[in-house]
Amino acid sequence: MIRLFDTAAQEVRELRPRDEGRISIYVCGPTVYDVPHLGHGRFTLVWDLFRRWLHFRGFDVRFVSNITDVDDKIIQRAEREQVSEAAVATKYEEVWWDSMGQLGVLRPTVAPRATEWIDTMVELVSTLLERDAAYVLDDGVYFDVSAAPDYGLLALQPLESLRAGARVDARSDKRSPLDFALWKFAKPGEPKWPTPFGDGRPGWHTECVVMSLGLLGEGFDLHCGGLDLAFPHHENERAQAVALGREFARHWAHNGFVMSDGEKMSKSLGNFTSLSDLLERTDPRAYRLLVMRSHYRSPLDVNVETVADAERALVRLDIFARRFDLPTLGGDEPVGPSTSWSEEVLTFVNETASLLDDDLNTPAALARLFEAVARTNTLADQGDDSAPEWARAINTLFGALGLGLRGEGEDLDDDSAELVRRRDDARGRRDWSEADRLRGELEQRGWIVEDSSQGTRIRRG
RNA sequence: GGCGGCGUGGCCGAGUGGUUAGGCAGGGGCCUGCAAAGCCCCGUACUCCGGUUCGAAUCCGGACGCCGCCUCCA
Repeated sequence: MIRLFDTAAQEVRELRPRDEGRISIYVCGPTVYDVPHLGHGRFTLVWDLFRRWLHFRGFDVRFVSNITDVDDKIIQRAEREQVSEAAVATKYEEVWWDSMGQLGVLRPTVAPRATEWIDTMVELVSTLLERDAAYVLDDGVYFDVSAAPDYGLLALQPLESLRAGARVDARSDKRSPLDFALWKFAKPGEPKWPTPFGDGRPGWHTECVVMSLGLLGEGFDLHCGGLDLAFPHHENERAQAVALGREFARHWAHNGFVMSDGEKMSKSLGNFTSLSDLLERTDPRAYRLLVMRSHYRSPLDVNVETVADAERALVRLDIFARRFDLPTLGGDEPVGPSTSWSEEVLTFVNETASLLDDDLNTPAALARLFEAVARTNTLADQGDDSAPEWARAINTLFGALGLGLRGEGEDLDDDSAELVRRRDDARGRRDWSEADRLRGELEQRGWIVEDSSQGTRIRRG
């Protein structure tokens, strides 16, 4: 049984799939107007972890995540750079997938672009107009939030206080300050699609409704995103579905923010670090490990110290993988459960799994895994035959979470290999000063030298 | 102003009414020709003030501090 905090219910609830054994997930993807920042990295890692975990637990997961390729910010950027909107969108979508690849985030089952769904959006707006759930003003079509009786479900506060807090809008002719644009009429030079109610482009909240319902069907299982999307974005998506009498997401889940010096990292605050900057100077797996070390709903401080901390922990895991010659798992292929574990190992796997089943408690699961690493090293030191099986189980769980441990040795050049050979030779003769001198030479070349029962082993420092 | 969340050892970060979280860093030890790696031990933490309780870091109330949402935002 998988349990997950549901934003609408404000409690951890069992995830009850619409269809037995299958889980459909929609995650709001990026607007491709700029490079992704650490916050994008976190939400994609969090939901990738969850997706992989569901797969490991035997679910058939259909995972849809969109690309918003038509938006005010794309238009602004295109104007500023004197290029087409499509050029901006294409460029940053490429950057996006490149970063996702480096992070080891699985490709969505389907990754729809908003511009591919314009017709369906136009139909939706037309229907809302017919039902009087929407109305036309001179700059666009607006949704009337009173058409969604339980509007405010995800805002987690009374409608009245939302109205009171709503920004004073230039459009005082909206029926309610909470009403939002479904369709924006094009100004000269802006991208536009023809419709009966006026040429223009969709509002942001409309695309996700039609794409989620279109690709996952009514009553799909889970809608995810960053916490800042809960209101108004997800609220507004839901309102449209409700007004149409269509069943929307059964569960809502939101991840916490990435913080920078105690403040939310965001484009508008200008305090963001781009994902590429991090990936250039760090093993991408360190970010995944860092994300796993805090609960997905908590704020996460990503800075040089916390990243370095994660990198050091990762070194230890890689050394462990090398000791047991473990294969690297969890790349493009999600990991499934193994069937042949001893009772003892199976108990450990099940206990760790139950922590992940319960609201994706990755920090607690990691604690169990690190304990098991120490235990397995001890078993191996004692020459216990069960150590390799433990090591494989640990590797499988890390792989299931998309963290591939690297057990394979690094490529070493011929000269270094020769130094290793000569050092083993010297050690065989108990010529310690020569052995130490050769170790020094290897260290000069940036290797960390370790002795093992198989002789000299070296790894990159 | 309205609403919500958080405050854990040097740092990060789970958890729970009574029993070791874990990682990183630091100290000591074992092992090792010396190192490295590994293993073991250690600091005995829970913002403050009251209250409930045999017992609270964990429940309740208050104070202080921090953060978020209410506005584009992952």
